[in-house]
Amino acid sequence: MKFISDKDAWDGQADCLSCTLRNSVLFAGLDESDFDLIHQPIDMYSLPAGSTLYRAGDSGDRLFTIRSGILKLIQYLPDGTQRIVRLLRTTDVAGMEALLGQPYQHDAVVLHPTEACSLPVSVVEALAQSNPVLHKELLHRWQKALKEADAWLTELSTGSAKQRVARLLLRMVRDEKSSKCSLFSREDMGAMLGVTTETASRTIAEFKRRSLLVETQPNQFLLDIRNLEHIAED
Amino acid sequence: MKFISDKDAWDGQADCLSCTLRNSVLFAGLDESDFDLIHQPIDMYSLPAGSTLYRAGDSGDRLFTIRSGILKLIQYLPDGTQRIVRLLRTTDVAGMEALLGQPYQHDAVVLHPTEACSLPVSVVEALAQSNPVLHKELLHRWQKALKEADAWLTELSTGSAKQRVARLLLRMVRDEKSSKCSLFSREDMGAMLGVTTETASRTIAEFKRRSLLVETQPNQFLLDIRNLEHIAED
DNA sequence: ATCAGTCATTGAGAATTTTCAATGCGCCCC
DNA sequence: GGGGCGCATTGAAAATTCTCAATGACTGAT
Repeated sequence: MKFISDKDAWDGQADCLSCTLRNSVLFAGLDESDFDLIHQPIDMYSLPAGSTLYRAGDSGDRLFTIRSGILKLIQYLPDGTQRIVRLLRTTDVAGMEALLGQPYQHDAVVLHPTEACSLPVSVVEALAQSNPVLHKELLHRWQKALKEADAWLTELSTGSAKQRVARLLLRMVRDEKSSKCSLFSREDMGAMLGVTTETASRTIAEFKRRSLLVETQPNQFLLDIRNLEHIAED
Repeated sequence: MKFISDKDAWDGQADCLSCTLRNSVLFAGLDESDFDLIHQPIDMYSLPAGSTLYRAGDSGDRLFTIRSGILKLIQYLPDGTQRIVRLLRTTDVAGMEALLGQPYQHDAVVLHPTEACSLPVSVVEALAQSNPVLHKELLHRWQKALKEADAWLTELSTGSAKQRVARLLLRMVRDEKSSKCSLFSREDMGAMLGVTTETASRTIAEFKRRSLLVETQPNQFLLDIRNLEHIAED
């Protein structure tokens, strides 16, 4: 298991002003003068699949902006079962609870290779105080996370396994130009949908046989959106 | 279906300064001078079980502080299935999305008779701008809702029906002095747990037979916490 | 008091999902 | 090239849950 403290994950200091995501990221509302308030370096990391950004219970002193890739947020039940409660992707912010002085609520584990920027809490606090736009942006981020959590309940934890898998697949390609996507391990899919690994596997296998999924390259799939929607809804 | 616009629901204007919940409510951080900024009346409502506070999609111009009672937040799937995604109780805030100019995300329906105060968005915005404590409090509220949503995923939508019911029951009496609680309709329990009404009913009935639940008065139950915990975990 | 309506409970068979076990496939390492 | 992994897939029986239907208990209205 790799942690971001590993030397090899570190990818240099970020230059927020010239960030390619400048307009969509948490700091979107800031202007040049605001950046003068950043008195601590903002580090960038490149994280390979399987590495852990932070763990539940860790006392958090920074948040993370996801530049690319996909992360899973995991929670555990007392008996050890794990449940994936959300996915984070480009422009999402991880670990916002740190802003409130709370320990991280989840394990954050990399699914697809990820680039992330680490924002010290003190930096975000300083900026938020001087810049109401950032403050509002934080509210929006929280609201977005909450909306997502609600959607996971209604869409991904309700109905038959087939419906849930179909909805997860559709969710993967929403806002994408093409219907191409790469899937997660069956174990992860199960943990997202509240079903066993085998059920996830059987369902995906069946979808393949029915040509609802076509594997163009290893782990690259094309979705038959129309028919998947049909399964998802009824 | 009663709406809060009904005359009979209105319960007078709130006097926030002398509110009995003054210290635990959204406005906890305000002091007397802040209240001068309130240029619109804050109304109080008494809502009977079954009434609707707001509906998903309504354009919201106010939030609500729950003084007592219990509300459910409902979301619908395209096929009409409904899922309860959260419960709100004393000191919780409903409809925070209105602050961001978004329509309400859920139907908010009263389960146990409820007293609520209606806070116009403009009032909260004005106060939040002048008072950083309130602003921080808003962040905390959002975080709390998110934590709750995650818990519903891991605790109430994972595992067997017996486990889920047990966890819901335990959740009802957490932070209570006694293990006494009143239950919801089986239909609502099913919608919270992602199981059918019948399964909810069978499970509760079985728990009663096993004396994990004792009905002291009509719809008043005592829980055998120890043994319910055993079921919940394993 | 009766009746209709609502909700909880129960039954029984069907369908789905889990469980446990086995097999197959691709990949990396030596 | 031949093991080992790790993961996906599949099988088959067991367990759970759903579905559909019926029955009971209670309440409020007439």
